[in-house]
Amino acid sequence: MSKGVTPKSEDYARWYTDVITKAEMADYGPVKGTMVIRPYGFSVWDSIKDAFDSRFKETGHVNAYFPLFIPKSFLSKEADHVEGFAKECAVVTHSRLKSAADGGVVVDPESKLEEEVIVRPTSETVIWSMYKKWINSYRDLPLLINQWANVVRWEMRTRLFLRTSEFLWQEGHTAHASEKEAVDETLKILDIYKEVAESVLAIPVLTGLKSEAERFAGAVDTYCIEAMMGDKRALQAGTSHYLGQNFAKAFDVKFQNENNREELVYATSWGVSTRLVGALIMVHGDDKGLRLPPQVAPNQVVIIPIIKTEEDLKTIEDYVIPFTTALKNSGIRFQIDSRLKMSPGFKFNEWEMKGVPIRVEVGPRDMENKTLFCARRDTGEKQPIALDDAPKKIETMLEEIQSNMFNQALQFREKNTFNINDYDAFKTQIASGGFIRCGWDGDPASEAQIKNDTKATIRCILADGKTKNLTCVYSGKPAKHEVIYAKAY
RNA sequence: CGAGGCGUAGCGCAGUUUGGUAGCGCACUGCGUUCGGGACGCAGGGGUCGGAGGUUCAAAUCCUCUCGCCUCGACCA
Repeated sequence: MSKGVTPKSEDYARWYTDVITKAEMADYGPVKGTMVIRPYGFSVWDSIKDAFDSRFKETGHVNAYFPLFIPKSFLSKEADHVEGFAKECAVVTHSRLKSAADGGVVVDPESKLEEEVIVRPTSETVIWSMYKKWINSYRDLPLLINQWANVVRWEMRTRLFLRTSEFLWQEGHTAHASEKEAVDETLKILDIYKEVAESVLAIPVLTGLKSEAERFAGAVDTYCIEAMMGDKRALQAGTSHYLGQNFAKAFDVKFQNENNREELVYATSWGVSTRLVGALIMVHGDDKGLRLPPQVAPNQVVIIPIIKTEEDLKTIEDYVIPFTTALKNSGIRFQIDSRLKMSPGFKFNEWEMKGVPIRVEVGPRDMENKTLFCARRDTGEKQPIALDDAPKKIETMLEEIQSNMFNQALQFREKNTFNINDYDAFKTQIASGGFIRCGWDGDPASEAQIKNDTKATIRCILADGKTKNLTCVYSGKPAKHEVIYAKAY
């Protein structure tokens, strides 16, 4: 293994996989397209998960678990839904293997299943088949269920965290008595997504509606949070769907309202996935490796003793006890890297690769001066701090790093977002990347033509878009929406 | 499925043209010296050269077949 990572500027895709493997976030699984999330990466995912989970619970949602296997027939109940997922489903056709003549194993043809089952690519269908049993009256509504699970989508092209055959996510599935309530729910979740992305992951996101072409298969409206990655491409970081009565119709889920009349249930579904870990890497990482926002960093502080012998280590450990005790009391996650065989320089580089927000060096010089030597991962700034103030300073610094990383990402996005209303200028700009904010006449044909010409798609129809005096960048007709166009992952 | 490329130690590669004891760097193990930005020395361990068949005194190297992977397209987002 070579020392550093491929520079971002040289080959962004290689930089990305280098960072992931060298920071020990993840590794390739034995089956093509699969990924092993290693402990360090999983710890980041755990933090992300906790941030969402607590907010879901605060807003009245409960967790449950639905089966991995779905009857094949379920997928055909909603026409758009099948269209969207049928081509990437893993199908279980047999239940047994048997020994083969060559010493290996083969599928036992006698174990062929009567009814084949699919491995869930998403759970709307199983969940709605159950909701049919559980919902009878308006008193059973709203039903606000979330599940944390794995799903399988048999993609041809995969990339660690961004698109893998199997991934982890949360999927919320709610049922409501009225359209308004369901739409409100859809937007409430969108808000949570934005809040967590920005305040926890330090990733600025745009929110808005998807165009029909980009909409979730089976949804009436798909809302999204959309982020700009370090190569100026867009990544859909989360989606919240208003499903209308589509799934209620498909699974015949009706309730009796207060007037004793039967009505179809209104639905939402929403999800974020381990893809967010990929976003975190691409938004914040640099040529030294990962940069993790303090809120999701497995270690917020790493302490590196500068030592010659095992006795030196003991002395330093004693010296930092007041400091580490204070960190512990304020709930700051830290680690003392006391490995004797590695040189300090090696450790500096390793922890920088792993994105630890603050490195604290402690050596003889510090003990003499009653200081600690402190280095920030986000800015590279280094300074000695007095041992007595250290815990407070560190706490403040972590907050600064968190907001600084958000601001850096925001500035990057702003700098690479362009208001354009001329199609030639559009094409030139798209070729060199970035987000383009422009008018759209609302015609799927103009969207399709732009995609064909440039590979750019509408990332979102801006919720706060202004269409006054705005014309469609393609047709020149009056714009129906203000949208963001970009090339996406 | 189309076009190109690659399979040799955990990883990255050389060796194949012209057949002759399977190598290098990193990683790993042990000992010693180092330690405030990727330390160094010495000594080690690890391979049926993707697989099968053939040619030959002799095959990583030549021939035939086969399997797998990667990149670009197609597909997907």
